[in-house]
Amino acid sequence: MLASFPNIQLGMGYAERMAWDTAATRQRLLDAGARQFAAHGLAGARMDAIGRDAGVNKERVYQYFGNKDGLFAAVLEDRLTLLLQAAGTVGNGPLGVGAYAGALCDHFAAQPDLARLLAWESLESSDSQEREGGTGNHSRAATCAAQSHAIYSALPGITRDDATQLLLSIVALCASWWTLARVGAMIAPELGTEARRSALVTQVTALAADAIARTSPPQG
Amino acid sequence: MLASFPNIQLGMGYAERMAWDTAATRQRLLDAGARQFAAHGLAGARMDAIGRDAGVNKERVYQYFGNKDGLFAAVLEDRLTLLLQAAGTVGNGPLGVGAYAGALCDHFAAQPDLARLLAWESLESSDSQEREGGTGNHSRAATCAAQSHAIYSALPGITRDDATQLLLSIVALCASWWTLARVGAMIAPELGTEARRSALVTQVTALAADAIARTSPPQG
DNA sequence: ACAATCTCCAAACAAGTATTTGGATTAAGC
DNA sequence: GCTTAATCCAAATACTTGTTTGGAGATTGT
Repeated sequence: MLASFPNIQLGMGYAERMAWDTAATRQRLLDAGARQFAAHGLAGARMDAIGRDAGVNKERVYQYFGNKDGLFAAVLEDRLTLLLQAAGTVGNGPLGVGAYAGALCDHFAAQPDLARLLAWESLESSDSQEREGGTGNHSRAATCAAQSHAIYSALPGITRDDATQLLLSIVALCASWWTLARVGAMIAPELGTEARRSALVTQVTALAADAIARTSPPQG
Repeated sequence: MLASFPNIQLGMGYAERMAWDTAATRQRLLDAGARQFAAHGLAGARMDAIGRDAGVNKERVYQYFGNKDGLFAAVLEDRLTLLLQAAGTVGNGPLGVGAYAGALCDHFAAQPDLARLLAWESLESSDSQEREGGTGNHSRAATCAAQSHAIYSALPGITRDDATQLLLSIVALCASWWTLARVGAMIAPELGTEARRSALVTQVTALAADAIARTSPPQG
């Protein structure tokens, strides 16, 4: 019967017409994971609920992502990559980077789940970091490293490592900006939200200029 | 043998000389709970670890606080009350309230555990809120209500409810201020931390002035 | 000194939860 | 068509973890 095929949909192409659409199942799990982890965090989310939310059996998580941590990392990478790409291309020079940060803020505001996800990760990763002793291997850092090419090419003379570090900082700043904006909105609508956004943009612009100056010091 | 009495200490008064010092045990649990909840959150903290951290059996939690949630609420109330009182007295008028917010920021910066605790609570309470349907009964709100008398008496003509709401806002603002300050410190030491602190002080001052104006509108 | 009460802990308990297994159904190769 | 491999689910498993129990030692009152 048809109820056995939750993945099947109308109007699909060749690959999608298969009764077993593994890509769709994987994506369902990523979406459900994003929702559940954003709502309850890594420790609070339940595999049971994730499976139900995705409309598939929870066992699928282990087939596709190994375990709970693996799904969490995959969700974070997926959503963060999407965000960084959705923020658009990075214009040349520090001003371009600043504008990029502003666009990121807007996307954070429009997509509260992602901000929550990063907030959970901030708390939980700094937790596991000291437990493992070594440098935390968050997928946030890995994703920023993978997506730093845009900033790298926007700032002539910058190191690739510095570009990654800058992107990581921008994400952290924008995430906490969103938190502050949300508090402000709770107190009074539009209470300095716009002003704070532009302040963040100028600050990131300065950061970008700083990164260039630090990497390629004025010779002579 | 003496090892059976973890609570015993030297140089104690009458009540403290008892072999069973229930007040000390209770405080040990509060301290351990503050550490563990700040590190791992409500869902991530383990009763086992809390007991070990406190140097007493985990069963004590149930005797003193009912259950895990009860301990969490008690910890939050204890620490937040301590913070609000440690920030000192509130000077008269909006300026006094602004200065009070500045002092709060300093205490947050000096005591990172409390900021983490509030961050966990923000995420986890907004989670349970929608699960229970009703208005979240966080102990944060209750504590602020209990401690709002200082602000209430500093702003002539303000409602008690408005004073509570203002204090709640100040705490939220200071907590997210601390997060932002920490990110800034990670990027570059003292990167605008001072400027951001004074910006928050002026903003809270404006909030306080607003609260007065809202409660007692200019007649005539 | 004796009984009643309180404080505490080690071990047991029960509920919850991540992970695995066995098998049913479907797709692909020959 | 038949075999082989892939996908999926329901139920079982293994383990974690919040909570309770039973009893030992300490205190208080008489």
